[in-house]
Amino acid sequence: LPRKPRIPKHGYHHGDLRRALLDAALAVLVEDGPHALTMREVARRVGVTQAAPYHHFADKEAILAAVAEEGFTKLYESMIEARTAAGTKPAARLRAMGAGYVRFAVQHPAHFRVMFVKIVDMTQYPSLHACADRSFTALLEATLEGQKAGLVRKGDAAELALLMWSAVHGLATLWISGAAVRPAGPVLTIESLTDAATEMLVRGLGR
Amino acid sequence: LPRKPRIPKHGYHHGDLRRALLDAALAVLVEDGPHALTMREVARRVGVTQAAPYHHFADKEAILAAVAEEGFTKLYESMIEARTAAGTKPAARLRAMGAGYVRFAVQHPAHFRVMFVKIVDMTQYPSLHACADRSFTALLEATLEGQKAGLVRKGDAAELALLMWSAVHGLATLWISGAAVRPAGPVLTIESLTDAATEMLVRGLGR
DNA sequence: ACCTGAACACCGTTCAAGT
DNA sequence: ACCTGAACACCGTTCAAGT
Repeated sequence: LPRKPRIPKHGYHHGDLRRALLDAALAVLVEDGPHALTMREVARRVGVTQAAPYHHFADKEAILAAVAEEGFTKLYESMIEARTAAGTKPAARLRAMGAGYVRFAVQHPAHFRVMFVKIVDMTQYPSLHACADRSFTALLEATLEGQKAGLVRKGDAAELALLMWSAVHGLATLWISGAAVRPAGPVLTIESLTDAATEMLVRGLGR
Repeated sequence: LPRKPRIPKHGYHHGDLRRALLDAALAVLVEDGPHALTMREVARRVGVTQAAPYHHFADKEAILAAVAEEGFTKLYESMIEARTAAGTKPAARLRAMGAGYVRFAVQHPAHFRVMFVKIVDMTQYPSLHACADRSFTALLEATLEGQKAGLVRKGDAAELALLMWSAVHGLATLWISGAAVRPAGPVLTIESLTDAATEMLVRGLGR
């Protein structure tokens, strides 16, 4: 395969190479998949030498961690946005957050996969860990809100929130992996599955 | 790093190189993680040239698919074993299958990860697809059994089974990724979480 | 039929040198 | 301060040649 021509040499003097590298990395993931993400390809897309990225990221995993971090921020926003749109009823708010989680994964599968599969050890990246934590905390808040409203049963809120997280995370993961597509029977849509999953949660975690 | 000495040259004439390659691949995954799994390392462990594996597997993904296939068989066995041990009550059987799923993942995380993250497109490997399908079918059977017993509500059994799969899959995934380990609050164990998750399922999918 | 030896293109990473 | 050019060790894969 012929190598694509790139940006003219020495023509790259915008001030934010780091930003450009992150955008290019995500573009590779979206367009060509995770196996195509190499440091050299990212550098190529931006028009710099293969060594240049190492002035902004320690190694390949570090750039993945940075992409993942932006993904967690978007995931958080997706959940909060859904909650806001859901109004004031606790059950609707709880269900909306779960739906927001699944919606983010389905709309941004490449981003979602980086967040949960490509990072070996999240504790190595404190700011990534903090971003992921913020999303979980949002689920925790929703659970506490549900408990206060008498919607969700008593018990360790962290455990209940983790059950909610598990259910929507599992659905999102199976769906975007294609494993959830059943050949026989009526066609399942992610929308109806999300509805059913959040309903199951409210019933299953209820008093 | 010095290269480890290997089996003496030309000393490898057992009849099943394919089997040896699969065992070595799993050993690498368990001992050193997915990033360490290379064709050359697998060949090195078995004591053959780097080209030898290509007489038994088309490419690197094919060997991963074969390892994943064996994993799905073990997953299936773990669920069936748990169901058998649970006796005859539908609720107990349903919960046991979910617990068997999580138990397999927790006891064999390397195997579990190959099954669900390393395979790009499962439809490329029909026998792998069939093995994965068998596990899902087992969950489907449990759901149908639950419906017959009046335990599980009416509705598309495939959808309900997928919700069950999602919940246990999400829990297993989050747990082995380490994301589920919360710093604050009481310590969560996978056993208590599995109990809570399967209880939530029975309640949430109940009539 | 199955394996070796050598090769090719590619990648992650480093580092002295340039501006 | 930031990037280049060149290098090193490594990997996936192929293929003619050996037994």
